[in-house]
Amino acid sequence: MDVVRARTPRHAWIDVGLRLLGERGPDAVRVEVLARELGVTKGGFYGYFADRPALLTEVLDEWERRSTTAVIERAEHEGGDPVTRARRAAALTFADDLVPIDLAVREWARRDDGVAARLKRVDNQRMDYLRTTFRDRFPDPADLEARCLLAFAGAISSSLIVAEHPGETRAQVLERAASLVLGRRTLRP
Amino acid sequence: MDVVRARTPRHAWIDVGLRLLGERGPDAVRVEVLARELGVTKGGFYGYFADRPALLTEVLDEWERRSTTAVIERAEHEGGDPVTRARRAAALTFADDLVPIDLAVREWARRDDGVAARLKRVDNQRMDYLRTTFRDRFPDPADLEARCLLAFAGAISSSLIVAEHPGETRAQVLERAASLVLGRRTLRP
DNA sequence: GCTCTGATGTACGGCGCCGTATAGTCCGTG
DNA sequence: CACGGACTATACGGCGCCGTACATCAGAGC
Repeated sequence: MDVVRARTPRHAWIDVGLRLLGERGPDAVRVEVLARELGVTKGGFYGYFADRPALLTEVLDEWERRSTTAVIERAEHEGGDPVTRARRAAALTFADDLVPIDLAVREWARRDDGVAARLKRVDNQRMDYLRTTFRDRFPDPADLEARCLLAFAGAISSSLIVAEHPGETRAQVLERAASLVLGRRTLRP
Repeated sequence: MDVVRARTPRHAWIDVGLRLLGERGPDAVRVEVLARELGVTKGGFYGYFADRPALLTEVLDEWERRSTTAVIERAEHEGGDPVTRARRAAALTFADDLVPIDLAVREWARRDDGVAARLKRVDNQRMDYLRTTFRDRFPDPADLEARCLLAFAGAISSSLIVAEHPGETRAQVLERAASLVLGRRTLRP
């Protein structure tokens, strides 16, 4: 049978790799470090993975799956109208455990073409989701595109920009920004 | 005298450190790598710097200076009205050579409190500049804050988000986003 | 030209990590 | 209970980097 009898199954290595990637970046995902984190020596590692790059590939696979397939499945599963589902997708996408990994991958992509290609796939899928959601709210395609990019940018940057807002919390500013970008308003010059 | 007779003066190490930081992240700023880049052995390095952390500190000092003092000085130097000067400051801030370093520092700040504190200083200064520039255009403070954050977020994220825009270039989308966020418009619900 | 001084080259020990080889351990199965 | 296969521990050689100690070199000033 395929019953997992291993003390440290394959996915355990990937899970810890994912966590380390988010916390300390790709350079910190090292075999012996993972082993220590798992309370094990690296003995078993090379039974599952050919080498360190092979692990990194699978870590990225898992990130891509969690960021796309898994999110959409869970978002669609509970039903609701499109906006409700998209809202759920956004909440899942920017869940606390995924954001650090997302940022690490984004930085990694700057210097690795393979990672950049993956990120492009994921970002395209996310933008598609945004477009679909707000298409009827903003019928002009160029306007829609700008608003979706701004929404995406705001969501990502809220974890990156560390500036303070005198007299307000970041959440308040973000709420106002969201209604600016996605609120149903008619602009009159 | 203080005449620089050195083949590889102090600032050369810092410059290469800055470049490597932007290209490959803080982990890649290693003494022997810098030496190779400079066509020199690490012999002279330890005459200037106590150790690797000391170099990293000075690299960050230099980044902070270039990102704040130097930008503002150059932006103010050529005069013009406030908006013109702010526009120049933005162009200098997001100059091609500074953006990669900015992104690397932003990622670094996620796992190093000292770096995070520096970044907060820099980001606060940038947001102040934005607020000052657009204060008369958007008199409501909360509205102003949201728009400045969005502008900042858009500028940063344009280097981070790799999604494609069917039928448009990124520049076109950004232009439209900018006029959405900073265009002089009156919102009527 | 000589000397003195600071910059650079060279050599070393140490450390953390990679990937391999090999031996040991556990556990379901017959 | 012995077997076998999967998992794990241990030991090893290699590499790249750190920081130190010391040798060497090149130019400034005499």
